[in-house]
Amino acid sequence: MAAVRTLREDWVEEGLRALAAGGPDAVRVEVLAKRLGVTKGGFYGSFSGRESLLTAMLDTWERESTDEVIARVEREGGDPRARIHRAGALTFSDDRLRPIDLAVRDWARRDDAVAERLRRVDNRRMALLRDMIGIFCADPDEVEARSLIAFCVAVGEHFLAADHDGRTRAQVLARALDLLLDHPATRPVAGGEIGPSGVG
Amino acid sequence: MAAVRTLREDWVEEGLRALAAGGPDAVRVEVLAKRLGVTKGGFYGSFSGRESLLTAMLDTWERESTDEVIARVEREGGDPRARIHRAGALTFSDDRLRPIDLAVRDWARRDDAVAERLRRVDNRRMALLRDMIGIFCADPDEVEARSLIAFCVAVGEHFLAADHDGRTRAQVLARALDLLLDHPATRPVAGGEIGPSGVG
DNA sequence: CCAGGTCTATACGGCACCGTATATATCTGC
DNA sequence: GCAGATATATACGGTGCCGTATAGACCTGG
Repeated sequence: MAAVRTLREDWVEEGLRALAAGGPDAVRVEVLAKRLGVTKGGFYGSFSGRESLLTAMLDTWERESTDEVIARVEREGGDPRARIHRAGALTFSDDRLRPIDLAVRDWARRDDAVAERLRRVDNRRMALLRDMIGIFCADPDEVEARSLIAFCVAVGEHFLAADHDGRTRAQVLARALDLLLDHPATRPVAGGEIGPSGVG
Repeated sequence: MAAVRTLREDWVEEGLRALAAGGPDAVRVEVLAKRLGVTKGGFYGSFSGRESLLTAMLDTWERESTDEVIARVEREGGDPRARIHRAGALTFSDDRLRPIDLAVRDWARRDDAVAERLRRVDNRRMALLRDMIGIFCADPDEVEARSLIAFCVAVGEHFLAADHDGRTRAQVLARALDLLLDHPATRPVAGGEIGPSGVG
């Protein structure tokens, strides 16, 4: 029993790839089958239908985006700045997770069930941000504001197409991270150094 | 000649509605026709095909998102903060433009021609932000960073599903706007007041 | 009233996809 | 090797959509 069972994950994985590349409408059973070098014959053995695959894909995404990412960040430790940076990098730089994440965000605008899942994921990420920013920032309202800003930058950056004169996007992001993570109580005046290599 | 010609705009308008609600894949000729209370018979009189409609839709969006918005912001004037607020509100609060804008942003991740249009639009918006933030911030690198952050918040906010404890999203955004627009040179230390009602 | 363009309904061929059915291959434990 | 589960290829009917063709309705200038 439970025999091979290796294929169900393959469909989910290929589905996530399609989602990342073309949104939920691009997740088509026959297309995935062709891409897997297979016909759709066996698909309906693992899934009751297309909707069932989409649900399984979201299950996988939700698990990978919360427990696994958070576990890694917590496990590897480091100072707040390094942890924020790593938490961002784990989803917003990862070539596998990032496009899925962005696709899910757009999807959530049109599907309440997806929005609910995204809410769960985002609440856990915001909790992480609050903890880290709270280390050097006392005012809870300001912690919340900075956390939201940081999150919006990490996400929104990928939905902007603007250029930055002579600068690269990474350079501007590094400076932005500085502004966000240097609390006035720590660095009373303007400037600040150029930080790590960017949010993502 | 040029006789009635009222219909082409109707197709574009209904197409933009479909784009806003379901992304580019939801822009289907026969669906729009039904929604317009018409069959698709006359569609191919105004457009060479579906692609042609999509192009016309993007033309309309690009014009409305740049010239018209910027013209209004420039015309109505006000202090930098008020103008930033209004510029954001004109696209990111408008119930018509906002969902189209967000849909185009996701679309641009998958289509180079759309990305190129978005780049033009975003560059004009960034120029606006730079001008306004530059009024109270001298360091060009910091102006760029703050502009990017503000833009990312305005866009990214709509792609986040997180809650904020007892606060509303608008309250947190108001505080975030405070942090972004209060330059250290102006307000040397922490706090800052709660600003206007939000970015969008 | 007539001739022109313009929008329209209807009908057709084609394609891509979904979900089902059926028969075959492959692996597992016995 | 055999029985049963599992994955597979193939084939079918149905649907939704695209683009084209055709003919009729309507409006406008002469």
